[in-house]
Amino acid sequence: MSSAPPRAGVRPVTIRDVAREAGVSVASASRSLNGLANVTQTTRERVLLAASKLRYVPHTAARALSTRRSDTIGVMLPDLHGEFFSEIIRGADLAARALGLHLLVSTSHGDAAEAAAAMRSMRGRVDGLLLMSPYVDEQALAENLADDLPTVLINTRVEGRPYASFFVDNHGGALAATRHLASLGAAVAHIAGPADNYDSQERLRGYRDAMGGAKGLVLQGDFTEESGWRAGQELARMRPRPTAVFAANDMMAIGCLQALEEEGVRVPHDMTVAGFDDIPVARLIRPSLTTVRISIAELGRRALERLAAAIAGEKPSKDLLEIVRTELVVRGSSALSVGAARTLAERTGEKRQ
Amino acid sequence: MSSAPPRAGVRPVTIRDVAREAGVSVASASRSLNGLANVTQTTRERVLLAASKLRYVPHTAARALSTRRSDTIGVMLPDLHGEFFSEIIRGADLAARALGLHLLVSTSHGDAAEAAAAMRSMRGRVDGLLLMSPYVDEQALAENLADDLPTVLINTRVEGRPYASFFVDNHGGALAATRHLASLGAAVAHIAGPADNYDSQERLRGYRDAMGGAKGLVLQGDFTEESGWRAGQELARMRPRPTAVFAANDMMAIGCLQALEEEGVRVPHDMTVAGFDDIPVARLIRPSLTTVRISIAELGRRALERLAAAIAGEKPSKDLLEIVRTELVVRGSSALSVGAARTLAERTGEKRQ
DNA sequence: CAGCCCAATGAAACCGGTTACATTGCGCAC
DNA sequence: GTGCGCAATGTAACCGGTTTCATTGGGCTG
Repeated sequence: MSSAPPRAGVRPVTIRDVAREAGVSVASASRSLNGLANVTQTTRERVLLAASKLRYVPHTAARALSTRRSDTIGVMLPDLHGEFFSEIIRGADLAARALGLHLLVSTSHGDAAEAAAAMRSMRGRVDGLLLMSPYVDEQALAENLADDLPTVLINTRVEGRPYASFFVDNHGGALAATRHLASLGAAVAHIAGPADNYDSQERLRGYRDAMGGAKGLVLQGDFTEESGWRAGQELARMRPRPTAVFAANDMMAIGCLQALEEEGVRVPHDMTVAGFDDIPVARLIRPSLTTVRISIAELGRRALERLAAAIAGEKPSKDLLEIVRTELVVRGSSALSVGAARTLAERTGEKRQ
Repeated sequence: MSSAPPRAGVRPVTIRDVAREAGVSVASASRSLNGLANVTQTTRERVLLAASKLRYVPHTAARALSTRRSDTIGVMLPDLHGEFFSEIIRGADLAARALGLHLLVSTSHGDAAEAAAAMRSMRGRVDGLLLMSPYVDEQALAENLADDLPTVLINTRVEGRPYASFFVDNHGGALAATRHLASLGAAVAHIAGPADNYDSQERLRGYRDAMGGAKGLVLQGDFTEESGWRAGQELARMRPRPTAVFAANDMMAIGCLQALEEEGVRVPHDMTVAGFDDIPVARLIRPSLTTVRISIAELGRRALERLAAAIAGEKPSKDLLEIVRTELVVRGSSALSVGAARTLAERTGEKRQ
């Protein structure tokens, strides 16, 4: 039993130090620490004792190098702004910690080239990739997907090799929302999102399909509150004025509501309004917003679990493509009868700050 | 010039493959790829050509092992729920990508033991740690802070060795908010956050100091909307009723507003309300919420930059402790005169979904 | 008691980079 | 023409784990 002091901070403690302290070989030390079967109880105990005595912590990079596993998942999002993306991360984190995995987050704010560089720099750093990039112009980065890196896509179209993908049922949700508004009265207008965004396109398609023969009216927006406000201004001044509007996301619907209020158009009396996403704000504003709910955190969780299964080598039992269902949530902005009482159940959640 | 095909997917391309392809040694290949000075222009070009031809991507774990640098920052938060934490991450990510660093996010949901394990598992994975844990019972994890790992704390008290820390000026903000409400009328009550939370304690202290001699009235909350709602119910039924209430965070203020509305107490006419944090929802609800603004994303950014400097070995020029200033934002919930017109400037921001 | 089998153990190779140190070779001064 | 200095290059050690494969030794059978 050596009596060499730990000398913390001078030289990091390695597995060889532990082995020496325990009086065994590094192989036995490694086996003991990793819980492999072929070591005696006594050996294991001595190694564990030595490890805790020296405050040994394995060096992750070294382990990753020899095992070719990092126990880390890369999460690549277009942005971190807004409630949508933070919810995705939250769901993914939930699943990751349950599986003992770490999360490396990365954004592809800039151009496709930057995104490609970010993806390349993930080699050897992550075991798999969760990728979301609804903008078509970023799709080029698919070429940089290493073909040996398990990947799961969220709302991202990639031509060529089929990846496991999760798609929100944008079309179905938009269909339901538009039909709901149409069933209450008549002329439904639409505030669309960016033209080069896949989600936008699908929601627009759902709107068009719900309108059937009717022509409809589409105003161009860009998913920002301000663009919704401008659309609201425009709508308020039209003659004849549409009696309902379906916005391609909640932030635009909120901007629109504000413009309508400013212009003296009463909601839901003069015009009904619906959005898409059901971000937490939707139920807090007045009138509360009718919208299409996506369980975003659950989407993140499911996608990560699917990825973990792929990494473990499981063949996907289900289809490669999974559709995430949506749900219409009717609230004050389209409730012509009741005042849409907010239930206590809705009030829970959102903790801290 | 060898003509061996890349054979992608079979065996990953290593730097030795690149060296062989370029007809140089691995040392020269490494030097060329890392932009070191001591290589000829021709050598560098041949290596770069070979690398792109073979689609070579360096293995991060291997590099990390030999350089003892991972170019990754660990970010440890108590939770990912809510706008506060997602904003911290956004700010940190902004700074990180500017510095070419990656972000490994981790939460310490559970008990201190779990948090400690999470921290240990970061050895060899990150170059530094951004740590936030306002709950005192998690403070025990400070013992698990590796003493060779650069660390920056956010709103976290740690006894013993002094770490670089960022503290939000909770006391000053609470003082300003309470004084503002008091200046409008009189009796200000307070809805406090969790008793074991450092932020709560400081905001309570600010409230008490603003009240000076006056006794005040403190209701216990836990930072959730629901606890704010319960406090609002209680307040509405008091005789005599306080004429103002300062909640320790925005979510509780929002719950309180809801309860007051239900009970027929008009805001700001019968009672004025203020919160803390200025989360994005605060300006969207009606009446819009008077609150104390913290630039959360900026806090994340500054903390990360400070950490990066510490990793680079820079001695902290300033104090180890930095105070993050707050700003009182007066809105409809305490505006007795004007209707608090929302400016267009306030409407920008929040993009996508 | 000899022989065999199998579990436990240890020595050393390996993962894929970086880098200290030795070596080569070129240009220039004398 | 020879010797010197220095830049470019190559060889091999190293980072800290895991894992293959050889070796040891104890328990059991015949």
